[in-house]
Amino acid sequence: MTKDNIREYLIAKGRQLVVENGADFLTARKLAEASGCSVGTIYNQFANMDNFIMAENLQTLEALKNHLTALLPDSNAYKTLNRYLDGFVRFVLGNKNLWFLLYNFHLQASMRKLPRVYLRAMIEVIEVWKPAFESVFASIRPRERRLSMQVLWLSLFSVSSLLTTPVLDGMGNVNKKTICKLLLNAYLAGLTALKKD
Amino acid sequence: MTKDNIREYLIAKGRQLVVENGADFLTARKLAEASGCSVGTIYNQFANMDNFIMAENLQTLEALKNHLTALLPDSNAYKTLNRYLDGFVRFVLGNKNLWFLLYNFHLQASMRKLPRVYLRAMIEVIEVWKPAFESVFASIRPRERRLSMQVLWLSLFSVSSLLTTPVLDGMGNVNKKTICKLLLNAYLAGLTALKKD
DNA sequence: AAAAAAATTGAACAGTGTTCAATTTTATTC
DNA sequence: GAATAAAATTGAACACTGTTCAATTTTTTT
Repeated sequence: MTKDNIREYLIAKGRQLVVENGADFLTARKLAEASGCSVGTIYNQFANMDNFIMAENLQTLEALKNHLTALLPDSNAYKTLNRYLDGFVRFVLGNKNLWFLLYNFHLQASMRKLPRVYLRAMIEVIEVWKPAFESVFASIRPRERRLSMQVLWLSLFSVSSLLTTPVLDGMGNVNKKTICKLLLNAYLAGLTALKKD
Repeated sequence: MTKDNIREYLIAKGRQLVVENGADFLTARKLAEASGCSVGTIYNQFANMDNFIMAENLQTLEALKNHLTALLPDSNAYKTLNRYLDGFVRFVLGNKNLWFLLYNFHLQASMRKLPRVYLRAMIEVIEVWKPAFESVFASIRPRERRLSMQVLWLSLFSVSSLLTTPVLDGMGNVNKKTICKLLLNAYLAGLTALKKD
């Protein structure tokens, strides 16, 4: 832990804490102890814990983007979208605690404005889906297509918050991936059907 | 505040605090002060603050159910569903702080099991939609119809969490009701289209 | 009026995030 | 290399959480 990469070190340690012990475990003191420094050092690197969590989330978003980008597009754009969905659900379920940290932050930061760099990272994740989506709905007007795309992402993003909790357990044996698959394909089929009218 | 309705009184005061000052404002001490009692009294009525918040949410769910039940079904089941959607979005946007308290609780209660009475209240909200939904998709097998219905509710419910925050502000001028309307109708149209195959 | 039961209190405990004067470490200058 | 200046680190302290529980007050019963 040399001084020029304390930030990276803290973020890595923080990620480890979240992955191993859950998002609640990420507190200033526990992070300090795990990192072998004092709370003051953390506050020297980050204005506050919210900023730290944002830095953590930025890495999570980057990881998700890379995870999606690595998937090969199919010749069929529909299949490509399903592949992205698959990758997305896999990522969320495989990184439950980190994703909970991220979504929870979005909800908690209710009154504040999120900084540009953060919104940018979100957008970049959506951009991965964009070509395939545009290919499927090439005939729709750009304005509507943009909205349709946003709604698709928002619904998958928000539903993903439920995937990290046992809220769904109260609704019988619902398979989490099945939920997302149905949501995606019904939505896509619906857009296709609606545009013909 | 007589002793047999302290619970109701506390819940009412708590709701007032949340409505006027946001969900964060609801703490044991502030609730005690606003109610003219000590923290101990609150803990005499509720095992912990989580249970208090649950009692608060139960009332919110009941209010939502009543709000939806009061809406008149249209002869066209599609229109009925859109009417429910309208009522739902109106309720969420008109009770942002209370809805935030509710959704946030669902997310925070990640590891615990929610009690039956609470799940029941959730289910009763969904039940309102059920007849109209079944009317539209009478030809689908019950098993699939049940899943389709669940996914519809889950997506609307989860998207509603975003309606209580400014997360959407980063995505340009997206109208919140438009998002939900598109989501509902594309989804419904999609189910209709898919069942024909 | 006395005794028993029940409800209320609020100081105290273990946690949060956050601050900042004092200390230690590092870099610079002579 | 020693003395000085700058920068980074520390951790006790502050204000806030949820929660507990012995002591007090109130209510009910006898």
